[in-house]
Amino acid sequence: MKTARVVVDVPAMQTDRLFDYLIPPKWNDLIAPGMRVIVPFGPRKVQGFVMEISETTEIEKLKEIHTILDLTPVLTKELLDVGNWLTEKTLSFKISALQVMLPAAMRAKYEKEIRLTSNEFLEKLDPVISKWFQINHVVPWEQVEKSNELTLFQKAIQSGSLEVVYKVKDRASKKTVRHVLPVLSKEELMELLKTLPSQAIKQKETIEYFIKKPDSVEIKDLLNIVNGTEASIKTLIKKGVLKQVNVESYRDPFEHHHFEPTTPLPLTKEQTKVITPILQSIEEDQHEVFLLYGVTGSGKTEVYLQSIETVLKKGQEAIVLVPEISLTPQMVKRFKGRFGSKVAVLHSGLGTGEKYDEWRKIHRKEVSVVVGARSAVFAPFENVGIIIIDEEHETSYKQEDNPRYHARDVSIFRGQYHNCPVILGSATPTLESFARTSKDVYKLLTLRERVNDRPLPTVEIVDMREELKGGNRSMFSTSLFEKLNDRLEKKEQSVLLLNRRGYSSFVMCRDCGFVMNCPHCDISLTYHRSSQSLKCHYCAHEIPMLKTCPECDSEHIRFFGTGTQKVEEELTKILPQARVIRMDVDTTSRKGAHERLLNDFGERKADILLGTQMIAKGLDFPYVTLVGVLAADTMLHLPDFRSSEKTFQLLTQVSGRAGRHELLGEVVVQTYTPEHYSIQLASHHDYDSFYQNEMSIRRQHAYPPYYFMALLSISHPEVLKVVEVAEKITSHLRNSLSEQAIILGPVASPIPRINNRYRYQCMIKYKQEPNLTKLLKQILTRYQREISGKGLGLSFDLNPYILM
DNA sequence: AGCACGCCGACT
DNA sequence: GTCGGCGTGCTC
Repeated sequence: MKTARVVVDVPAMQTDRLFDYLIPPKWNDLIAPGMRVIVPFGPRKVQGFVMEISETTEIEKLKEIHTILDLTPVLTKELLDVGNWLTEKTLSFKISALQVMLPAAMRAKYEKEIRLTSNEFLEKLDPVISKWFQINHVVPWEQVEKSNELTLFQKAIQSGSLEVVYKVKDRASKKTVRHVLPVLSKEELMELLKTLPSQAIKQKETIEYFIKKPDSVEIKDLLNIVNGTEASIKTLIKKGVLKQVNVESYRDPFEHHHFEPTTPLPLTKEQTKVITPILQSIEEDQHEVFLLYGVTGSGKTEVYLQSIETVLKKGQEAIVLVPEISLTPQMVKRFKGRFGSKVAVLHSGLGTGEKYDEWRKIHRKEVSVVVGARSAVFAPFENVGIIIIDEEHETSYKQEDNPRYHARDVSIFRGQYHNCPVILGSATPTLESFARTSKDVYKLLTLRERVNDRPLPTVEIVDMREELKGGNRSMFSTSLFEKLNDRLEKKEQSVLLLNRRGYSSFVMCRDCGFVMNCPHCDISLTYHRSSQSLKCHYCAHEIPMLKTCPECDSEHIRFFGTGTQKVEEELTKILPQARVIRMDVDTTSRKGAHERLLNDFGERKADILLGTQMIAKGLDFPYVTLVGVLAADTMLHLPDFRSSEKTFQLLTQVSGRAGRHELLGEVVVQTYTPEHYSIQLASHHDYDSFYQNEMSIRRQHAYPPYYFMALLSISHPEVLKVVEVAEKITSHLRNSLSEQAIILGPVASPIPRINNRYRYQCMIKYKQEPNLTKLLKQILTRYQREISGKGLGLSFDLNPYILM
């Protein structure tokens, strides 16, 4: 008897294994690994993934598979392997590793209902609940739960009058458009034309259309052609002349976009040198990881495009990862312009349905290039010829919840599987990647020159302490103000970056120093101007803005920190004639708002673009000649060993936004710590020195890339319990790991409480611990009971990016 | 995660 | 004597 081994959609430690199910004989030839199924699991039904088909089983009382959800596997053999590997690497549940590879629309939705078993029982029911079933014989469980008659329902269920129904719903909805087509032949239509009453003009026109073109046509288009209304078509359908059919179609997120076709540009000498080994690796089906280190404006994208072209010519497919690409419509334009409809785009700005549609295009091989954010690395191609990660240093490639994977690692895994090259591109590579080139694990390819020989912009560092001493208390230094003014006069554009990370606008009393904290999380509340309220960024707790200080009743309670709104206000004060576009969460939350703002700026409808991090990436506007960084060092002081690296990357990236075309660019960096090496070296565009400097610091403090890291987080509603468990685990680790491993902690997390749960953490730095995953799994098993029952939280992040 | 089963305290 | 609390263990 054929059985299927299934991973069920129950993310818990005890169910994190395969369950065997009988395959009903009618599906014997249909079923295959990688398909989604619905299976009975205990009293309910759940979604699951078929991992293997087997002829044998050790289980005696097998249940049958209830439904097959797919006709072709949604996960290829390779992706199932990727899933297993992810499970192992990130210590996540199998089900989570599988689900993360598919668009959200394919995840099941569960519904529980109470149903009247049969009409005859309606009278037997207690009158209190029988009225529930008078009209509808089915009632959603949520309503039952809310009612106060739970016991009555229970009794009715026991007696058999009512039953519990478990439903598994696919939320994937395929968009359909309505088409009509003629049922009659051409001759019959012509005959009909004669018999129509003379006032039925629209019907006549419609029939004439079909005589000329007897194919199915979208109703919307037909109405446009005959300039009619649906009424005429409805009558024709009623008369049996036409037939309506619903045709499956794709939602097209780029429906109203036109992409100018582009052709390959001639490569510079340097670009040619760089692309040669890549092409060779493609031709020879050799897996290799290349680090393409190229200064901003050195033409990395053209190298990508031409490499992809070679891959497509070979009949293979390409995956391109870009950071959060809704932010860089310009990037999409370049790919769509070169490869047209062969490109699918997967980015966070798309709705669930749109993502599902793009995914299906990939799955059906209707496209051969996918451009997308992190999760696009799981594109279900089967003949991948190249994987490209642009802006390799971006932290958004690391997923921060389970499974905590890094897209770079997945890319390399898939690259090995497909024997194809993986390209990591960046102007500021991570130290990890750059270090690997010196060990020859990755091949280094360098682009030192900018394409049109534009010099890199000059960078001026302004010491804001001096400005303050000189009596300038505004957030604009004299120099920046003068330069902004100068650009206004010259009708050139400026970009202002407010680095807000680690710089929230908290509320403080100026008289007693009281800071308003979240009552559930030990973190200050953030002021939101639009809603006049204070919000917690961790648990969404919200209170109205305070009028007086709760401690001392003073009215001098104000928010501190600088928001983009505040900068905008001050900007309009000092430069009233300037037209400013502000880009932050508030102005870009609406769909498409981001792109519209950028378009406006590109069309020079504004002089100054003011924004947060989101404007640092990939923007390319010819008239931008000035970039101002308002506070360069705000993230330098975060409790994160990568803060210098992040600062250097950010400054280098924004500097690259100025003077990309004919006009020369200039950058002003305002800071309170001008002497810091990451600011100094970024201002000289000196990555190499930064690398050397930072590496020696990393070595001194035993940080990556010299050591691997693992972060264990322990949380519980009671402090004492957290401390107890944290200490036990830490000492267990100290006893079990090798002498070389450095185990720090346990200490309270930088945010010691979130949602009324106290948080402790323990950090492991290690070089080689082959037993680490095994050990961590043991720890999980040991505390399993307390995790599922007693509110204990344990999470492990191997190679963490956020240390809070 | 859900859900059933089962073993002890406060009620008709 | 029963209803119902939630601890324990299972789901192919």
